[in-house]
Amino acid sequence: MRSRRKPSARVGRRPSTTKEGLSAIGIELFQRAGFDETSVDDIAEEAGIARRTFFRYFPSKNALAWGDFDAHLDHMRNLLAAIPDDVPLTEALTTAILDFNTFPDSEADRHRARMSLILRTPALQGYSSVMYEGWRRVVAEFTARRTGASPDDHMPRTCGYLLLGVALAAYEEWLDNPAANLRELLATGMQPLTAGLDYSGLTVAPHSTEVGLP
Amino acid sequence: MRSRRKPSARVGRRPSTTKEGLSAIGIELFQRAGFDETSVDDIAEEAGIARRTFFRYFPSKNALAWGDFDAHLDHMRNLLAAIPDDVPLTEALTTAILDFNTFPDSEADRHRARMSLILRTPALQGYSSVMYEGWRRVVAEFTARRTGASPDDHMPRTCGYLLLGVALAAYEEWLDNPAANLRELLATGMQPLTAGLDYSGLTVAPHSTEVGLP
DNA sequence: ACTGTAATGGCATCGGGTGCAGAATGTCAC
DNA sequence: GTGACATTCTGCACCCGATGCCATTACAGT
Repeated sequence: MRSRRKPSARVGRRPSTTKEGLSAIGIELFQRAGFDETSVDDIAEEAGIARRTFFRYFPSKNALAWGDFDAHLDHMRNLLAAIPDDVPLTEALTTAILDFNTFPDSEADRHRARMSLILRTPALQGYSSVMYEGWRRVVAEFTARRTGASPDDHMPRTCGYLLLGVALAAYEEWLDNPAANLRELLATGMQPLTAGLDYSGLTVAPHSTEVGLP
Repeated sequence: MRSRRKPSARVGRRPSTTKEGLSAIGIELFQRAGFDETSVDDIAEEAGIARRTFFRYFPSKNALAWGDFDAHLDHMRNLLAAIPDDVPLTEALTTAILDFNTFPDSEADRHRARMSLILRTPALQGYSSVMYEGWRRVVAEFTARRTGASPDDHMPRTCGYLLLGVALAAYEEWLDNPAANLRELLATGMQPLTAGLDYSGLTVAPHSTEVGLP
């Protein structure tokens, strides 16, 4: 065979839709009629695909609300990786969590709607906890690298949970209070950690000498 | 009618089993065959009741793993309420989270098994996040009372999330490492908060004067 | 037209969860 | 004992989310 597999990466039948398209339709319907009241059949019909096909795009009805979450995780990872090593740990984490949750005003409404759905629908709250695990791991891996520990060690893990807590608390407040500034809420939430993480014994890793403490 | 509603609080058919009994049977089966592999029919059959009856005792298969969670919440609430007002906030929280997770060695194995199930089964992880909400609220209410804020305010909410994070991280480590001491892990996890919560601007409530800072 | 490939779609099936009507089991008054 | 009443259990029909299997459709290259 002489084919270099170049001329066409497009062989075979083409997809009828995309993850993004389906997700948009789903969220739209969820907002109009509610999550529980909207069945997968409704979504599939609205999207013009078969019910069976829906489950080829998303593993579950729940997953629809999160869209392409892996892409977000990569983003967070990149934000952290881009921070110079001489920036103290908590400052780095604060910077990353702020940048990660920064978006143009034009997208504020859509983002708010999506997060409201995710954080306030019981079924989605449950599913989300599985998503958060990936997020916590990104934080844990960064912290571990900084302190010379393993991502599975107690302190990096705790950092993951703590940062997640700060983010979720901020989002709850932001949803309750439309006038609030998300970045300010995040910064405020980080304060107790800023003081604590740097000076507690936790940041002193087994074989590291005062990492991130200029 | 002369009946004082005293002689018998027991009128009508008596229940065939109890929440505790069902929960024990369920956890037993889950451990033997796995959560997903055990159907509600299996549990009902083992308990000698009808499938339909199972759902009268627990709202879902997931709920089985948690048993009587409301009782635990009351316990935590009482622990916090019993702490004198002159104990600093973080010290109070640390004491409560330690006491709450203290149990006789004889129950360590059962407790470990249950928590392993809850924290490692994806379906239960999800359901658990809904349970945690109640737990966070207990913490938030205590914090709010101490600082003169509302439980729905940002800082008490954040405290709820942070304490929950410390607890979950400690439990993960405890499950991974059987030799570890749960109380020590919790204490270690609280350290970054101890330093941070007391001295950050967060603890200064609108109309409180240095609460809990002797 | 033929072939290989990738995606769709229908179908049967399973398991969790609910609403409903009625049977079963208990107490009390007479 | 018998009837009235309360409470729980149970079987049945049904909805919905999810999965495995296999046929079907759409497209690219020869």
